[in-house]
Amino acid sequence: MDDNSKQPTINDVARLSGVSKRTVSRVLNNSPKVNAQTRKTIHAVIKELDFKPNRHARGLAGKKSYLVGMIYDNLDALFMDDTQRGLIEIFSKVGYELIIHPCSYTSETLLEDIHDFVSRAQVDGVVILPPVSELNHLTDNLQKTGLPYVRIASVKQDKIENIIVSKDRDAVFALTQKLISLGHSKIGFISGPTHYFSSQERLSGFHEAIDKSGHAIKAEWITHGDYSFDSGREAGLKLMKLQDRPTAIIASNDIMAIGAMHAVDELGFSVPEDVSIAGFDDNLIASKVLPPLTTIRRPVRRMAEQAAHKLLAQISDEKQSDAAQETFFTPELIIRRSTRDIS
Amino acid sequence: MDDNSKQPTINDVARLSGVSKRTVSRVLNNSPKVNAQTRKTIHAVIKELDFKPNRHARGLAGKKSYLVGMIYDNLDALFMDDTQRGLIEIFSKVGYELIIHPCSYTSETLLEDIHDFVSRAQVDGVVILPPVSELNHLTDNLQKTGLPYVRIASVKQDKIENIIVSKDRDAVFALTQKLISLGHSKIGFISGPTHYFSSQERLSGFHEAIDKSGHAIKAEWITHGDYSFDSGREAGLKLMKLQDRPTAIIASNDIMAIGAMHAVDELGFSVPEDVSIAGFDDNLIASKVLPPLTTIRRPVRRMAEQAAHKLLAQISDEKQSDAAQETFFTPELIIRRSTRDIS
DNA sequence: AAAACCAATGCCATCGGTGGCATTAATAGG
DNA sequence: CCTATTAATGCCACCGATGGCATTGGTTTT
Repeated sequence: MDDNSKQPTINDVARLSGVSKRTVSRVLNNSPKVNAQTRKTIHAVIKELDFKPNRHARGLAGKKSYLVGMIYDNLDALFMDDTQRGLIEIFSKVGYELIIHPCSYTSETLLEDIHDFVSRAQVDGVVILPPVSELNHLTDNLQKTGLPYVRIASVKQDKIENIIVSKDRDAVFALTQKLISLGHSKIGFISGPTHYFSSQERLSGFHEAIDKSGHAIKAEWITHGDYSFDSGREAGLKLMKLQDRPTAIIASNDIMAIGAMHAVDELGFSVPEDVSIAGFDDNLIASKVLPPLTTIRRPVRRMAEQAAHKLLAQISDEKQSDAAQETFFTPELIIRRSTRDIS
Repeated sequence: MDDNSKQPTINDVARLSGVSKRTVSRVLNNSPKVNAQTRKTIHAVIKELDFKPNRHARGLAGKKSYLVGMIYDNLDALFMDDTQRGLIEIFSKVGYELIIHPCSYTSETLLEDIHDFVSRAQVDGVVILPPVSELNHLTDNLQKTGLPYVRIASVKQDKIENIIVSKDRDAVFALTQKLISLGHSKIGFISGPTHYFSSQERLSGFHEAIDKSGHAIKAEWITHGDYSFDSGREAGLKLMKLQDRPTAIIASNDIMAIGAMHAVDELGFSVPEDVSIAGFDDNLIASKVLPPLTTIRRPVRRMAEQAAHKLLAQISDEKQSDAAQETFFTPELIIRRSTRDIS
């Protein structure tokens, strides 16, 4: 009834190819020391039998498990999804599988939790997403165990082979300059949690642009939220109730920006007539709110693919130098109708 | 420098416990034939050494890989994310890891693609998300190979141990009845792709409620989209431009509902004054649009956890009957301000 | 008291690959 | 023509668990 023929093994391939299994193994691992003709024959037999090397046997005998982990505490399901797809795109091509490990950034047992994960799952390496990727004591720990890793972050704080960085600061700098060029000089900012580097970077970009422009910013225009809708709304209320209120507001993520839009609406003002609003992420929602939100989009997919390449480069000794190793990625400005020219 | 002590093996545990490794193996696999005292000692040593059985060795010697797959083509990152977390919550407790496999529902090579995945990754079973879960030829295929699977779907079309169903039809039925009770008799519907069971089910629920109410529905009030924002907008435009237009519109998902809201806005009408609108999913966006969207929420997390239990029940011979096996889940009505009473 | 049984445990082969080293064949050097 | 060198390949141990069967010691049956 069922597929009565078991999965073919390397022995089957060897027999049918008329060589020893050691030679087949060499072919599987792209060892250079195999005759071209032999290699061809073996490849043909492999295809013929639809032979797939047994992952467990390889893992046992060799050192690799052909499994990689993705560690995240996603605040943003879309970012996570895009990243997953980007990683898998690359990994699956070379026979690696992705094991995901959600965790809690704020958990006290995070380190043990992750350590547990890597030793249980026996992954060959891990890709770490923000904000977990910002935890230096985590990566110090990984380094001690010698586990290859790549972190995706918003600031370079590690060796080049271990990091992919999104230049959030530059992006917010550009966005702020853009608003200034539209005639805004009183710009408010809704920052994210202060302990996230990403938040700090975004805020720095804002400050830099303001400083460079020579405009003065009131302390009360800088507020803090926690990346949630409600915190954005509250910050928005606070800003719009000020005596001397800003003509534009930049939020550190889209969700807070939309919260602020709601606040504006509640107070009887409207966007962008009374105040321009911009966010960060280009969340699915951003283009669907009214008015559509001006925001910043990171090349998430490409970043993930590059992260995969970097991790593979660490894992396999073979050079795959073909993929030019990019490290820095500059997000793109997406101008929509939530911001307007008031000059 | 590095952790010079290798990972402990079963032999280390055996030696320190003063037993053979076969006995340790028995403890690891919860074999009943072990003296309570011996078991206790071994557990202590395992803990002491922080011993983790080598997944590859187990996979090679035994039949299980302790790896499960999740197959999806997510239309909805949030649904996917919630499901992932629900699955991992359960699987990680019993030492299983989750490998994800995104794929394209419409791909011609989907079957091969998935077959390839399971044989390469050597998973012990898979959980399949909609709409891929609706493909009967896929599951027929899996059944032939004997691979355990659980599908998450919106209609029961498989053996009870292989399926988790969300009663979308009942939910839309209830939503429609609710609108009728609010005085709506002219209700429009924006359906999803007709080849998805979920779409069909939702539309059926609508029809059933209408039929039961005795109201008549014009054919032109039933439109079709493809779950995208734009298709929702277009359907909305079409409905609102009708001579005899509906006073309420139900969309088969939130994204289309929000598209329809935009259409209403574009035509100078407003929600819910001129027309009530409801969606399906309780997408993150649903509560953040203006006005907040009335919608339907599936217990995604619980469904996923139950799917994990069902899969484990198939994989391991041991009964884990403790988890009462639920199969049917009824979504919840979330009434917000996008719908109003016109009676 | 011998036979039969059972619980608890041990011994050793085995799973399907890879690694190290030996071997063979072919080519180059003297 | 014989030896050194290199390319291609084979042999066999080994990775760390589990499975089948054997063994041990103690208890029950007859």
